[in-house]
Amino acid sequence: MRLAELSERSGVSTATIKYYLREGLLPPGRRVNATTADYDEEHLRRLRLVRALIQVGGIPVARAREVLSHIDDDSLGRTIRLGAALWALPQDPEPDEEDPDVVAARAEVDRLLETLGWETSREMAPLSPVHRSLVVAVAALRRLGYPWDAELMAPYARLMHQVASRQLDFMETYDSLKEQVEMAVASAVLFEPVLRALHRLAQEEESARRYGIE
Amino acid sequence: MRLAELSERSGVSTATIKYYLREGLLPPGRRVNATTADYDEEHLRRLRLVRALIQVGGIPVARAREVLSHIDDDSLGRTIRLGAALWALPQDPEPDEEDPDVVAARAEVDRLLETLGWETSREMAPLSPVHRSLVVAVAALRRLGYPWDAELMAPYARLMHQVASRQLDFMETYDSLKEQVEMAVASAVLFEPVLRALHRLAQEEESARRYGIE
DNA sequence: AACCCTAGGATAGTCTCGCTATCCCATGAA
DNA sequence: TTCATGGGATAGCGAGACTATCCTAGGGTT
Repeated sequence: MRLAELSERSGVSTATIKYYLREGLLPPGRRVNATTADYDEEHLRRLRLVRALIQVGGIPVARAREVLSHIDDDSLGRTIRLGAALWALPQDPEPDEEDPDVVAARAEVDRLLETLGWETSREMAPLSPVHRSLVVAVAALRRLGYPWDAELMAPYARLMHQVASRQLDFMETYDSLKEQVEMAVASAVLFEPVLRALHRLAQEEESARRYGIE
Repeated sequence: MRLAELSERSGVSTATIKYYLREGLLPPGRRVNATTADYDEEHLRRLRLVRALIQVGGIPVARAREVLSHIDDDSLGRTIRLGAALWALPQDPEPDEEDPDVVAARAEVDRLLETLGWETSREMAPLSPVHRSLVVAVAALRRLGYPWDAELMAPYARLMHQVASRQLDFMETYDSLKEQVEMAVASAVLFEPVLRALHRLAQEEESARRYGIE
């Protein structure tokens, strides 16, 4: 199909598609001649993923490019490829290691991983952006005076581990590694809004049950 | 304290504090004379909350103002006040109700609420921005070909209900309604990054366990 | 009492991001 | 031969979150 049709079927304007092509989020079409390129179903699928990452997930274009490049990299093993894609997602600035809240948060996160017995995460801790995000978020809560420590976090971590486990079960129903990695990224980026919304709905629901509408 | 000291103690530049004052995120200080204003600990606390909402939670300034106004509104009951604050958080655009994925997603979300017996949420559904967010996110997943339906979501919803329940237990340890509402908002906005990070960590951990590092 | 230095207010500028609009040229169908 | 159109290049736009500059009126210091 041509650019116009790709635009038509995806609901994304040709100008925007050209922009994504320029930014390397979408591989170029097969050149038919000097003025025409041909796109296939794979392009359409990729375009929908890009839109989902950017619009629903709120991932900046530059991050999205990085994440997608890991999905496409056939040379890596499963865990690494998955990890690489997930590692490319966060965008928190470096925490200030002088800040006592950051120091305390880091200590609690380390204790948490120990409590849970998450050995891989402990080994990866100094490098992992996800780990850093956790430290930053916990530090922010502590700065506001909420005493988040390893004991408080552990039950939540176990619940999220159940969630992750379910998702990996689901991931395994896909055949190709590429589809699996793509599914994992979609989970991380798109499933998180679902979780967040469920969380807020649950909060409203439970609040109404406990205290009524008043 | 004066503006300079508030800036010093919060780590936020005076220019930015002035900006927040202008935008109504921070109540003005007590005017000492024509050129000096006095700020107290409450201002410092509020400033930290504002920074957390904006920097960690990624809430736009305009949303933050709205959310804070609900925290401050003493005239409302607990559930309403809490709900109002949470309702002010999302920022998704209106979904396109013509889109078959949106229609299907809405149907599945409705079935989910029925399955769970979340009566309050069902009643609020047509109005609730949280409900809308859920529909948008589920629609995005379905558009990519992931078959999210009520049966798949229910276990996640129950897990998130457990999370919400724990948080409300914790919220009840605070005395004043204002503190409770502030805690609920902090939970929604700041605890979500924690949950997200835990989720991703768990995904990495479980993936490494199942497939090794390769 | 004179001086100057700074707090605080107002305003306009900056920087990033994610598009979007314009221009242009080469083709290829009529 | 004509001419509409696809595709590339480039510049512009609008929102959002600051940030830098200017200005004025105090108030502490001498």
